[in-house]
This record gives sequence, structure tokens and C-alpha cells, in this order.
Amino acid sequence: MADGRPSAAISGENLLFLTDEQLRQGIEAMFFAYRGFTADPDRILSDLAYGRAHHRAIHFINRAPGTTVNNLLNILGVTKQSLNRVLRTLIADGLVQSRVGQSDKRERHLFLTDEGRALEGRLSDAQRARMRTAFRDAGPEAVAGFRTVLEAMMDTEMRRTYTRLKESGA
Amino acid sequence: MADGRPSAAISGENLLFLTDEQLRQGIEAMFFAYRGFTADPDRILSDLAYGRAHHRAIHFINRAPGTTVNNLLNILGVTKQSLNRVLRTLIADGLVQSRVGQSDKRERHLFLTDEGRALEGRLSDAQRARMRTAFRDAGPEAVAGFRTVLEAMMDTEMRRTYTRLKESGA
DNA sequence: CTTGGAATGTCAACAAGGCTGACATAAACT
DNA sequence: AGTTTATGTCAGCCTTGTTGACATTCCAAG
Repeated sequence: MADGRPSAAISGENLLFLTDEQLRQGIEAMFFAYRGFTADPDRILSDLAYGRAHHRAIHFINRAPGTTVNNLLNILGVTKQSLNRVLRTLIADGLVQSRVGQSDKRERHLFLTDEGRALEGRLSDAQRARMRTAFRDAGPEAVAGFRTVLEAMMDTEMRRTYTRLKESGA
Repeated sequence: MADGRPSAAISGENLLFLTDEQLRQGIEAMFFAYRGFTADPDRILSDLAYGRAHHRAIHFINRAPGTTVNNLLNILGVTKQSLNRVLRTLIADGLVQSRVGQSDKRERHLFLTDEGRALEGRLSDAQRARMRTAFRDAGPEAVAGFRTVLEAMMDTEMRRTYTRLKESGA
């Protein structure tokens, strides 16, 4: 618990690697970087009376058009009631379209309208711009390391979801 | 905006580097990893009727004992009113002590009590455990890249704060 | 020294977005 | 057919963000 001392997990080449202080720096880096990560879309959204929750819904509907509410729930990791509130406003505002499933009429399939896609574009452009600058400044090897660590930090469940999306994408 | 195409910023060695698809994977990795990052402390906190805001306050008071409310505000990036509510409960519960400044009586200097330090320990232990596993699995070079990218992703202001904390720590 | 403004922190009220509970509808199983 | 399970919606609560109003303290100009 005291700083400077190497922490519990020491094995092989990691002798002087994982001090509590270094872990804490990693924690704080995550905290401050996440603020930067969300800052640009947040600015756009606040002008529109939307929040981060709307952004997340729009992002993943764009990523997997026709997805069901239930599927979106698993990706986002919130309750269906919470997601529903957000979807309701997006549908009312004409950014998202909800179609009753044909094989299973309990399901609603979600799509972005043209207007929804337009906002999605604005938001991703802003977020990608920052990511692009950061990636370029850091260089390809740093980016590879960045992704490796982030993947290792996810829960197993989320890593599976992430991987599935990744492979469906490219 | 279409995937597969290399994005705007192309320069030198980065020829095939920054496609929109890769940037989007970075964005999604951040999203899913941050969930994992906060999951363990969140579980502990929910048993105690505290939230992430309490965790953040406790973390940085521990990191910089005697800090003022105003200073904490700049670190956390929320309004003083919002922080104040959290601090009030922590003080009422005896986890944080607030002392009126001696040179400037408007200021309140914040300290963790023994009980506060105990909770801080539980929370950081949980969060560090995950970070340690991720770092170990990823290896030292990946960790270096991880930190480089995160730093590049911060706003200038936050990067300064982060660096100041980092240098005061080790 | 006093007075007006700036800095610091507190209290109150509101909004976004988490949560659980209750419920309607459709499907599936016995 | 009748019960159980899955999906989605509506209502209400809690945390934590926000702005507005205010008390206290400091400091600088007169």
C-alpha cells in the first residue's frame, strides 16, 4: 500500500515494473484522458439538450443498424428502462426509427434516420479528430500498446462484445 | 467518413495507419475499458451508499492531503456546488476532515481521517488489482504506449494537472 | 480605516441519466 | 388453453451534474 515499493505481482522480467505509484499514474491517466475523450462530443451535445447517453445510443445504432433494444442494452451495460428514456427522445426528435420485428413482434429494430446519421457524423468527426491527433503524436507502436492494455482492462464479457464489433466492422 | 479509407491526417510513415475504422476501434476500446476500470470500486461503493464522485474526492484528497476545496475543483473538473455536496456527506460520515486555513480563513484544507484512509485503501486496492493484471498481461512496452496515448488525448490543462500530480508523487 | 470588489465556500433548487418496480404484449413451453 | 419467459414501456427514486443566491474573508483604492 505504501508507494515506491514494488507491488504484489512480481514475475520474471517485471521486476521493477509494477510499483503502486506506476499503477496509480495509470489510474489517473485513465481518469484525465477519459475527460478529454468525451469533451468534444459533450460540447456539441449540450447545445442540443442531449447528453452522453444519447451519443452512446446513436453510436452503436449506427455501428449495428437494425439492432434490437435488448442487444443495445447488452452493449451499453445499462438497464432497459434507462436506455428507453433516451431512445424515446431520439425517436420523438426523428433521429432514430424503431421498427417492430417481423419474425418476433416483441422486438424493436433500431435505425438512424438521415437526420440521425448527420448528428452521428458530427459527433464521430469530433471524437475521431482528437483520437487521430493523439494517435499521430504517439505513433503506431504506442497505439498498439494502448489497445493491448485497454483490452486487458475490460471485463471478459465486454471484451467479447468489443471483439465482435471490431470484427464485424473492418 | 466512409470506412476503409485512410483518414485526413496522412504524413510520412503513417501511410496506412489511421483509417477511420481504426480510430473507431480506439473509441470503442476506450468506452469498454473505462467500464472495466470503474467496475470494481463501483461495487464496493454501492454497498456504502456512495458513488463515483465520492471515490474521486477521496482519491485526490489522499493524493494531496491538505488540498483546498478550490484546488480539488480544478482537478476534478466539476462545479464547487457539486463537489460540496459530496464533501458534506464524507465529512458528516467522518471520512474527511475539513480545517479552516490559517493564513487565509476562507479556505478549507481537506484531509482523510483514519476511516477515510481505510476506505481509500480498499478502493485503490481493487482498482490497482485490475490495472496490475492488465499491465502484466500487456507487458512493459504496451504500458508505455498506453500512457503515451492517454497523455496525448488529454486537454492541455488536464495534462498539466496530471503531470504535476505525477511528479509530486514519485 | 473604510469601503467595494474579488475569492472562497455553503445552501437551495433543478435536470440528466443511472436504478428498481409494475405492467402490457408476444412467444414459447407443457 | 394456461403458465412461464422474453421484450419493451411507464412511473418514480437517487446520485451527481448544473445555475442562482448568499455569507464570509481578503485585499486594494480611496
